[in-house]
Amino acid sequence: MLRALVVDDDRVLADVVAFTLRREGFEVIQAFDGETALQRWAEEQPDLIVLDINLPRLDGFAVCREIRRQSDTPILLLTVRDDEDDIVHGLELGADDYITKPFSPRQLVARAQTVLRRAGKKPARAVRQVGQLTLDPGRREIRLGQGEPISLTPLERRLLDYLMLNAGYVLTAEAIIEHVWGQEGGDRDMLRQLVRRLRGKMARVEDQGDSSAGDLDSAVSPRIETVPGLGYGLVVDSGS
Amino acid sequence: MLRALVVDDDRVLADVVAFTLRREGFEVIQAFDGETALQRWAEEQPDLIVLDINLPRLDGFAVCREIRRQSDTPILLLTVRDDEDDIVHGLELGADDYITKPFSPRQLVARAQTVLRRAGKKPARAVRQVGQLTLDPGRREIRLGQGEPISLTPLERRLLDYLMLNAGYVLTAEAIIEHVWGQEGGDRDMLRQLVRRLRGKMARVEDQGDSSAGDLDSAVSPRIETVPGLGYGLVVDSGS
DNA sequence: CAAACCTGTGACAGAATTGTGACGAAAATC
DNA sequence: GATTTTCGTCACAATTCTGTCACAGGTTTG
Repeated sequence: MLRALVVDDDRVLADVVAFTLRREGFEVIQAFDGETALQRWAEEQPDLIVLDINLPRLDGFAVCREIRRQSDTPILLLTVRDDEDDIVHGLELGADDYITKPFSPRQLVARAQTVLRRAGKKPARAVRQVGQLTLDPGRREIRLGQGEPISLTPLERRLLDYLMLNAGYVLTAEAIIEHVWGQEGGDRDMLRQLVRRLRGKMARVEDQGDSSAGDLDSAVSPRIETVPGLGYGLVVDSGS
Repeated sequence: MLRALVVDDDRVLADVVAFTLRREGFEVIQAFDGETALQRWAEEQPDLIVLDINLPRLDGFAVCREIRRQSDTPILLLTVRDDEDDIVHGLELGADDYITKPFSPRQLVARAQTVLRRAGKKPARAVRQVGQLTLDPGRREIRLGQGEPISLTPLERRLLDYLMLNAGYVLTAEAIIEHVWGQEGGDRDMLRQLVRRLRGKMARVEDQGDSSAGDLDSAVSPRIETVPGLGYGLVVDSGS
């Protein structure tokens, strides 16, 4: 899992950023001033840094410079609109990109992914794999082994992503619902439908990918298991 | 060790570029005006030239033309976004690729490496090719195989350029919008229209280029695929 | 055993997304 | 200054996605 360090003295904004990134699968670490930021950066070695310019104790530029001196961790600057100087200065110091406040969560995510992709981390291509099942989030499709890929809808992708992330564990319906639909809007009926549809596609993927290699791995196809009264989990039953 | 000549009258920016390239292992030579640039180029015979357009004493175009007259050293142009003319003109004069300011250090490195890699193989400039589809940014037109070229508008060119650069990958609508329109001003409606228009021209190009050579490559024509809920991608489906 | 509950299934319709065509303002071109 | 090109906006059609409902089978509970 990719980890991000969010540095902003405005706690509300920092929380928004953190929430947005977490929803995208990041593990988020926070810092509210420059010195702490450097410290946490050294401790945690995150994959991405979202950095505000105006910071107490040590401003964003200094933080940026110091980090750049030691590593090339991708840095995404938070700046106010219309401050060309800040942007240019920041980029000169080695920041990878910037985003102007106010920004939408979508913009933030897009920037983060762009920066990471350029850095070679390729989160967009960070395929998840469980058994022979592969999920390509950047393309939103699954495939089994070398079989034909089958595309997923946004909700299906989120569900499978979450299940694959916790493969082998059973997740409660509530947890899944909140992860897929967000704070509100979730419903057990909806989850049942979603599981149903995803199962259908996984079965189809299985048919297509299974033909070749009847040797050892062919049977390793994960499936969504129901645990009555609790929720669902992704299991890989090897043969039997 | 590869040597690069960085030409920019903005010393701060020149230093940033130099610093970035040095970190990548280049030996960097600098020049701050056009005449000095030509002189140092003649003396040093660098492997790569990073060239700003606005220069005192002799502008970037003149420098580019002069260098091209004598050699095919890779030239990477520094331009401001939104100045299509500069880009087109520069590429027509023989520059290999361009990068728009402000750019991140990583972008610069990526472009530099691409240009160098290309230079090692063929003398071609910044033509992008996917399947049988060719985009010549210098002329702002596309063609399929040997068919009649069809010209693109600036926005269409940017979109196709971006898609071809990431051929085979699906790009999110946000990422595309940001790349085509910049930080603000993008809109899903606008993107839909742009895709539509580009698709139209690609279809036209297909009609024209398809007539000859019905052998093997005739069917290899990329098309813009839409992934609902995500975005678009350029795919080359080889027959079937 | 029956009732209550949970889960899987299928059909369906509303919502959301995307494709298409037309129009007109703004910009480029002549 | 007139004409053409470019591009954003709107309205609407087609497609895809997703929530709702009803019902069937199975399990637990009283």
